[in-house]
Amino acid sequence: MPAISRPTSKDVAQEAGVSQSTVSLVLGGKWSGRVSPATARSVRDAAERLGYRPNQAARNLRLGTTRTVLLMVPTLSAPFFGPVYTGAARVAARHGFGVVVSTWPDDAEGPADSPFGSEEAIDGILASSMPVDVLGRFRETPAVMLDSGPGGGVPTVDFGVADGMRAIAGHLAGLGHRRFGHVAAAVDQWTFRARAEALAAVVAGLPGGALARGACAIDVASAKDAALRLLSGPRPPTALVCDDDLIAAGAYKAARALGLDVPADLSVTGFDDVLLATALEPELTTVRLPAEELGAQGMTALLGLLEGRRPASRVLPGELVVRASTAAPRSG
Amino acid sequence: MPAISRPTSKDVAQEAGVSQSTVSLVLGGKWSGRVSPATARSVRDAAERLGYRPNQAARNLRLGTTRTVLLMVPTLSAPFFGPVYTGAARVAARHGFGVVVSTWPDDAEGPADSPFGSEEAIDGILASSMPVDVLGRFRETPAVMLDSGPGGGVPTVDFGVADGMRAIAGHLAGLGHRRFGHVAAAVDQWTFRARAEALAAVVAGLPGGALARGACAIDVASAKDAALRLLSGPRPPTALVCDDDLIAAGAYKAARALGLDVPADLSVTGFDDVLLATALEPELTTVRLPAEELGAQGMTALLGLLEGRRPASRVLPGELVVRASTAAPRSG
DNA sequence: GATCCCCAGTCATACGTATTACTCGACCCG
DNA sequence: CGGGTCGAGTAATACGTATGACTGGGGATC
Repeated sequence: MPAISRPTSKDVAQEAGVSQSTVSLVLGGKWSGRVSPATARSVRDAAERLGYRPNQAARNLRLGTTRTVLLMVPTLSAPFFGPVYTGAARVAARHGFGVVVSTWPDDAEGPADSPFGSEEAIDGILASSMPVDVLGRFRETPAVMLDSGPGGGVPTVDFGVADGMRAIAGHLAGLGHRRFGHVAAAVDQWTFRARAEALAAVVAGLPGGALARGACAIDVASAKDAALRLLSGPRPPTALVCDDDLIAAGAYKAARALGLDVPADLSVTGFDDVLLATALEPELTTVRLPAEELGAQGMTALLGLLEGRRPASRVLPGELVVRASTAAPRSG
Repeated sequence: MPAISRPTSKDVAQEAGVSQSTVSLVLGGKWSGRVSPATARSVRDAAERLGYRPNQAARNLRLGTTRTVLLMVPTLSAPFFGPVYTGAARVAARHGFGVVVSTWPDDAEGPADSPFGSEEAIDGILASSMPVDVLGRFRETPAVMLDSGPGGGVPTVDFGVADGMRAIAGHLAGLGHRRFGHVAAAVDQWTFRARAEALAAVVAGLPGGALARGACAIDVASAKDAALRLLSGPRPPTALVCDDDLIAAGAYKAARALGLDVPADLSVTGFDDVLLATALEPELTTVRLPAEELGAQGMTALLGLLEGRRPASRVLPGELVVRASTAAPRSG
């Protein structure tokens, strides 16, 4: 029970000795030629004095818009999505929009479980790293998909993960590697399928190329197990290509457990370039994905969509970052 | 220009052949003894058929509540705050509340820069890791502070960081360490002041105890520099106590640069127990802070506050997690 | 001096919902 | 058979804002 209720535009009107309409005109900035500068000033003073803040609910109702956008991500606990939010929020704020986050893990059934139920006050949706079909339930709402691959009709912003993976594979091949192990994230997302396909294509085109695949969850322990399996065969790979920086950390642990030195005995690569990549020792060769830029570009596209434009889908290139975890294989 | 407008309760009323009031009564669940079951069913059917969703803005205006809470954190790019959000959102969803995130870095001047300007549609504020005085501007709004120390009158939920730090210091002292280096986060937050004071108190009470302090930003490179400075003195510390797991990663790098083995030549401890702690080699001895629980407890308190209760402030204990980065000092 | 126009505002209304106060018919009871 | 009661639903209203339609008065124009 909030005993104290905030002042309304009517209160401001009374304080300034004008009508509510005038207050609304002045504070809305639409008063050029309709209200005298003196009156405008006195209205603004009154508003200031009372600490007036327009009631958003009333404004939304009147305008039929909420100036709020929903950002849907699988989770905020993974280090990757924080920057996506940051980039999106920055662009949104510049246009007077707010951002609501909703996490929607793969295993949840739908909006009923998420805060989405109470979040219908939304102008558009920015969905990151989602299966395309989740948007089927929101056809009514303008949407842009991020990091989700070609979308069925909706504008998208994606990373050039295939190019990134080709860069990694090329880098390793150039160092002389031929036997690759792919420590692959067992997650049904477009980005991981694209990475796997690109790697397979490069290795297939390589004379004497061999590729083994070990699947794991995106956590250190699971990745370590998968890497151990890959490394314990008869002719083990000389390079482990990991789908993710965190997975690469697991590969490091596997190498250490087997007494292998990185990179002398085994090259390891990651993907994404999160903080972890430079915290590891040796520092990780990986592909930097501009996560913050993804959020920013996605929000730009969505705001364009809300204004009736039809934004073009975009692809943001990743950048190969060579650090200390890759070297020529020992046996030439 | 959304050409298609969503159906309203009036449309549902027409479809079902009743009045708008009846629709509202039925869908609001307040119809026991006021509407016949048959009519109620037909209303629900009509709503289903039209895909009716109540307009949140209108509802908010009418009820004077938004069922939305603002979570204010310094940044989402740090791995720590994702789980805080997750915990808060889980509890909120269970009560039909949504959560809006606003990042408010130390260096921003105020709400004008943040999405906050357009986010006045808020019932309460959950502010994490903030200087207490930022809430001065929102006295009107019910608030709970997280991880911010004793708050001036507002309910708080904090970690027992002092106890946590005492556990770390006690653990190291028990191993025989006497000369400590504190790699301290140069961030003006309550939690870091509390950590520093607790460590200093323990060392001061230790016969022959010595404590050197090196300040750094919360990133690997800066932490490495600070650790190097601490280790290059005449009688260097045998244990580095770091304010943060990420800082500990910097300490690892410093140790490696100097040819010191962790933990044989140098013990290192972290704080928080984020993912990184187990990704490092050797795995890090640290204090686990239940971040998700912080968000959950904070939200519980805030929702209580909104219902007129006066929730008690709480302290969540941290837990010492001993891993492989600490051992007895070499020179006994 | 009458007409027109424009400046500076105000009036009235609509947005979609929740809820209070009311109506109307049927049934029950004496 | 009349009055009371109850069940089932409706009419009316308020929440606070933004805006198109309107008004009144003071020049300017001829």
